[in-house]
Amino acid sequence: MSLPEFYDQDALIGVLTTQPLDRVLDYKAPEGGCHLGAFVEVPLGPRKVLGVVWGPGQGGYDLAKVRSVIRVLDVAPMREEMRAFLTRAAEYTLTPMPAMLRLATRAPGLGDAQSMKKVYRLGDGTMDRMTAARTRVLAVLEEYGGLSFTLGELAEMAGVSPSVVKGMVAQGAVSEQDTPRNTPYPRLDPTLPGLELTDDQAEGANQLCAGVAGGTYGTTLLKGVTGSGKTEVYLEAVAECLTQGRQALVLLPEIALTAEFLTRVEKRFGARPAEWHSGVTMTERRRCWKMVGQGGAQLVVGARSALFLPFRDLGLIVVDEEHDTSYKQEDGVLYSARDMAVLRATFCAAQVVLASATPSLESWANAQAGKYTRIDLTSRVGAAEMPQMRAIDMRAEDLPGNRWVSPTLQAAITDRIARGEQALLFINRRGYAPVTICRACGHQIGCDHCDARMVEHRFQKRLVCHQCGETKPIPTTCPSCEAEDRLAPVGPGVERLAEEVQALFPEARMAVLSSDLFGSARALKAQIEAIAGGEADIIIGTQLVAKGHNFPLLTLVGVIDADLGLQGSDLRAAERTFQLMRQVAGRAGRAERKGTALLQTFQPDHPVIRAILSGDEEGFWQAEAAERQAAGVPPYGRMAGIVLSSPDIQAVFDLAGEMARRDDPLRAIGAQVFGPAPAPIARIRGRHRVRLLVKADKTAPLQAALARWAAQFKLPANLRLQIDIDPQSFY
DNA sequence: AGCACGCCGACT
DNA sequence: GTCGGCGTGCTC
Repeated sequence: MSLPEFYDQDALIGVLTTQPLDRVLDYKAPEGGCHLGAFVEVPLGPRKVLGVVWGPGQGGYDLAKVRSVIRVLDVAPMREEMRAFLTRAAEYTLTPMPAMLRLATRAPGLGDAQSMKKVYRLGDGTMDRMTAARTRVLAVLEEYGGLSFTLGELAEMAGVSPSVVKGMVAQGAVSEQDTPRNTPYPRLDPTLPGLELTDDQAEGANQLCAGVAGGTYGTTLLKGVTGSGKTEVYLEAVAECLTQGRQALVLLPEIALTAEFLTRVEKRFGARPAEWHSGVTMTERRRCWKMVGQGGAQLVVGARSALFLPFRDLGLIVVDEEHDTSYKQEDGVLYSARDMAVLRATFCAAQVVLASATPSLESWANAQAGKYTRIDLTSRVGAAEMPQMRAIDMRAEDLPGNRWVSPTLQAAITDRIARGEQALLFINRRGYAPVTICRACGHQIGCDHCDARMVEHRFQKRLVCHQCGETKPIPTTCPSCEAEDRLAPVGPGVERLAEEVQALFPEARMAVLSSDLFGSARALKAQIEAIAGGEADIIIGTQLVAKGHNFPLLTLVGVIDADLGLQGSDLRAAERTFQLMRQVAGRAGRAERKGTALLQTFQPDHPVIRAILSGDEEGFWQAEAAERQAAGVPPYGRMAGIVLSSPDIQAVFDLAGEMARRDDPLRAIGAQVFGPAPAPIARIRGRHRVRLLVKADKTAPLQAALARWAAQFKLPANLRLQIDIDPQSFY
C-alpha cells in the first residue's frame, strides 16, 4: 500500500471545509507539508475552520490572497475510500460536500491535543505502616493484575477515600501515571464460543462467514421470522470479521435497543464494543471517533450516523431491522442508512448484512433480482411457532363509543390472565386522544405554528403538537366559540387505552410503554426488564413494543386498530402495515408457549389484512411488487420529493408553480413533475410548505437532471428548497 | 455558517 | 443629525 500523496510546504493545495461554500478552497501547505486527506485547521475570513486536504490546488484565485494552512490536526488522515464514499454519497443525495464532511466529523474537539488523565497501578515502594484501608487498595490492585484505574474507580472499588490512595502514592506503593484519555476499547475475543446454533442458523452463519472471509463486497438479506435468532447468526459473521482483523459495524434503528444488544455482545465476545449515537457523552464520542480511526475499536454499535465514522478497515456492516423507517431521516442530510451502508461497503470491500423479519420491498426486490444474496431462517428457536393470527371484525362487535377493546379481545385477555400469561395491546398513537373537539361549535384544537391537531397528553396534563413539539395547557373554554367545558377528547391514544383497560381489569397489573413516558433509555430498559420478568399482566404499547424486545410470558397480542396505517394514499402504506402487524404479532409466543395475535379491523377483507392473516409473505410481496412495477414507482422507478418552505405563503406557491412549468431539464430525461401541492403538513413551525414530486425511469440520470433543474431558479430570501431522493413517504 | 457592509425608520 | 433593522455578498 502506498502512502497518500505528500505536499511540500507552501505547495498550493485544495481544502474542503465544513463551511457551506460549495467548492474546494486553495491554501498553501503548512510548515512541514501535509498529506492528501489530512485533517487541517485553515483560516477563513476572520475564523479558523476544520477542513480536509482534498487534492492539489485549483489555481485561478489571486495568489496573493491565498493563505496558509494553520496546522495539521493530530488525527488519522481521511482515507481515499472515505473521500470517494463521501463524494458519491453527496452526488447521490444531492448534498453539498461541506454538509457531507460535517457528518463525517461529528466528534467534538477533533483538533484538541491528546488530553491526558492520571491512572493508578501497583507501585514498587513500601509503606511505613499497613492499615485496613491500604490493604484493601493493594488487594484490588493485585486482583486485577496489571490493570490501572482512575482515582475514583480505585477508591470506590477498595471502599476507601481517595486520600488513602494519594497517601500510598506519596510512599510509592501505588504509582501514578499520565495516560492518554482516549484509550483503545478492550479487545473483543471472537474465539469465545457463541450460543449453540440450530442447523438452520449454522448454515446461515456459515454462508455469512464465507462472504466475510472472501474479503470482497457483497450484500446479504438475512430474513428470519421474529425469534429465529438472526442476531446470533450475524454475530457469527462479526466474529469472523474480527478474526480477519477487520472492523465491524452494527447499526440499530433505535437507541433504546442498544443497551440490550451491548450486553449480548459482551456475553459473546467478553467485552463491550464502542457505542455511537446521540445519547453518548461528548468525551465518549471523541474517543470512539479517534479509536475507530486508529484501529483501537474493533466493533461499533450505533445509529445511522456511525456510517460516517473514519473506519480504518471496515469489513462488515450489519443493518439490523433494515426495514425500519428511522433509517431514513434528516440529520440535515437526507439519506437512507441502508443504501449508504451498501455504498460504503462497495468502497472498502466489506460485506453488508441486512437483517429483518419483514424486509423492505426494496431489499426483497434486490434479492429477487440477484443483487443481494438471500438467507432465510425459517424456524423459530426452541418450540416456539409463529402465532396464530385472527381478525376481529369490528363491524360485528357491539362496542359503545369511546371504547376500543372489543368483547372478543377482552375475553381473550381474561383467559391469559387466568393462565398467568401476559397480553400486549398495541396502539400506534401516543398520548391520550389525537383530537380535542368542541361539542358546541365543532372546532378542533390545532397547533398555532403547524397545520396539525394537538394531541392531548393527560399524563403531562398538556396538549402537544407531534410536529413541532409545542405544548400548551388543556383549555377549559373553546378558543373558537368560548363555550365553557364543552371540549371533548376524540379517538384513542395509548394513555386512554390504558384507562379503559384498567377499568376492564381492575385487578391486573398494567405497564404502559410509550416513548414519551420515559425520561431516559435506562428507565425504559429497566421497565422492559421488569415486564420480561413477569411484573405485568397487561402491556400497553406504541410502536416501541414492535421493535425487538423479548417477553417470554407473552402469549397474546391485540392490535387495537389494524386499519390505521391503511388510510391515506401513501405508496408504502400497505407495506408498512404489513411489516408492523407482523412485527407486533411476532412478539407473542417467543418462548415455549403458543401465541395468538388478534387484529381488530373494520375491513377484514382488505388484501393487506388478508395477507397478514394468511401469513403468505411471498404472495403479499409479489402482489405489492407487481403493483409498484405497473405504476413505475420505487423500487421499479425513481422518485424525488421537493419541498419548498418559507414563512411567506405566496413566495412558496409562486416558485413552486414556476418550477413545475420550467421543467425542461427533467423532461429531457423523460421524468415527470407532479404538483405543486401543499405538503402533507402544510405548515410547520410557521413555515408554509409546498411539495413537488418527480418521477423517473429506473435508469434515468435523475440527480444530474434535478441539479440542472434546480439551478435555474433563484431562491428568494428565507425560502428553503429541499430535495429528497427516494422519499419514504409521500401523499 | 458567520460576519461584514450597506441602505431606510424612530430616537438623544 | 445618528443608532440599528436585517437583506446581500464574501470567505482561499
